[in-house]
Amino acid sequence: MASCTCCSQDCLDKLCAHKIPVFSSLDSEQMNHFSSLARHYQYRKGETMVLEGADLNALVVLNEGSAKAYKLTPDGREQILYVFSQGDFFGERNLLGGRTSAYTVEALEPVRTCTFGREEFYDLLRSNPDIAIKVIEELEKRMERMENAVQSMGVRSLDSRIGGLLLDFAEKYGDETPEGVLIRLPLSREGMANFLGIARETVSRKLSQLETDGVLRTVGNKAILLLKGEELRTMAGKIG
Amino acid sequence: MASCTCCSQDCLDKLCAHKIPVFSSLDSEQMNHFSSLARHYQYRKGETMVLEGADLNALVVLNEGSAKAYKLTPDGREQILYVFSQGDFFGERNLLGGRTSAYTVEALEPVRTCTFGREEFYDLLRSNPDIAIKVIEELEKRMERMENAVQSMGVRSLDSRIGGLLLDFAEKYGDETPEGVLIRLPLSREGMANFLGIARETVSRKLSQLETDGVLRTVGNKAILLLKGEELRTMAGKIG
DNA sequence: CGCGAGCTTGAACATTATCAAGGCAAGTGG
DNA sequence: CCACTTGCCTTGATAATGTTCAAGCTCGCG
Repeated sequence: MASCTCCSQDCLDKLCAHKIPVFSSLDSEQMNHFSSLARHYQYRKGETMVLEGADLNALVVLNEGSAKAYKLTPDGREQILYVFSQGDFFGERNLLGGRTSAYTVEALEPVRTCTFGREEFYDLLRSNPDIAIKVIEELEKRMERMENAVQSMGVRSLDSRIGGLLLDFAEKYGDETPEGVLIRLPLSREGMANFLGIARETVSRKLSQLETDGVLRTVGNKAILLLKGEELRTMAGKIG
Repeated sequence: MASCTCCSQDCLDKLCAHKIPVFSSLDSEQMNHFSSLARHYQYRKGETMVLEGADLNALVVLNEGSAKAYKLTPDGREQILYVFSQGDFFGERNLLGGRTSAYTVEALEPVRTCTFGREEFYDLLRSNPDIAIKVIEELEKRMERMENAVQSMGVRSLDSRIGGLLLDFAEKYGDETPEGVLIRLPLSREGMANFLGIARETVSRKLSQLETDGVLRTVGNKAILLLKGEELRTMAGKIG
């Protein structure tokens, strides 16, 4: 591994463990020790990080960039399950259950990761019982998000589902501006369609309609300026 | 609590902990001790066991009967997330995360439960580190099922989704017979519709069509005889 | 500046929801 | 034991909604 010419890479390395809330109960020394065990990788946009069904045997933490996790549906589409970004992790299932990856993970932009092997992770869990509880709590959070996803996929009205997605994105990838919230979209139209389980064209149409209604303004293809968040919230929440 | 006139209630009590795979690493003495801490409840069909948003503060194990867990969607429908039956449990999220219940749980038939309070559960986790790992593994399993649910809700073809549901039921509630697999349906047509996120009438129509095609035979409203499981599997898996 | 991927839009088509009417079955009370 | 009633299920017709196929456009990249 090349030595770094500036601090940045070094800092990133150190941050590996810091970035995961699950490890927050470690003291500084433990954190540094654990971080030093990490291995580092990077991926180009579009590169596959893990393949559905593959053995993974590592806890993978996203240090930089974002990635989508998806399963292939029987009819050949890709159903996106998660959009991971900085600080998110995956692979714990494979470490603990010993099963293979349930989904493919693909970089949406250049990605840097830190990974921890099974041994390191197990040792950590055994020596720090609190971590196990933290992991459970984190999983429960994720589970709850998943339950919400199922709930919203069960909603008949697509408007409501698209609204919900945009609001989620606004929260995670939005910046306040004088005009409204500027959402830097992590997914293309096709990506959003594959997240929602609908056709690409339908996403286009719905967004056009929302723009006509003055709820938002598209800024190129990779950003959306949310003008009337409240209206979206109403649409996503109340109206069917 | 009334003393029991026969062994059955007593046996059920003892089984509380035995029935949860998560506790399988306990030795017999620990198991009995833990079981003795349980409190027992029973519910009539249709009775609400927990309300979405309520404080629960207990791990609830189904000892007998079945129940559905659902969230209300913004448009007023109920989206069923889980069908719990004997041996399944819920409420751990509330114990560990301290948050309120994410869903309503309602008995589908007469139900008996054992519940464990926060203190007992915490003590158990602390004194048996293995249990924590088992809990994590169990959650991961559940998570994977949830991911599959999202995947299948993303599938456009309803035939495939209904097929998938019937196959799941066949596995969990089916008995082999000379003619085929007899599925004792835990849910009404409306229940299945609320599970799949579609209209009640559509479930009827699809089932009728499958009966016409000779894939299955309805046996009253509460059972289905699966004649050509293979055909269903093909429909659910390959064809869009 | 030009090319190509990804996006938008249109029109025809397929599917499902919705509304409405009728049927079957289980449980109730005479 | 039978008629009644109630709840759930089925079936039909119609309308709404999304998909698909096809064409043209735009953005963003080299």
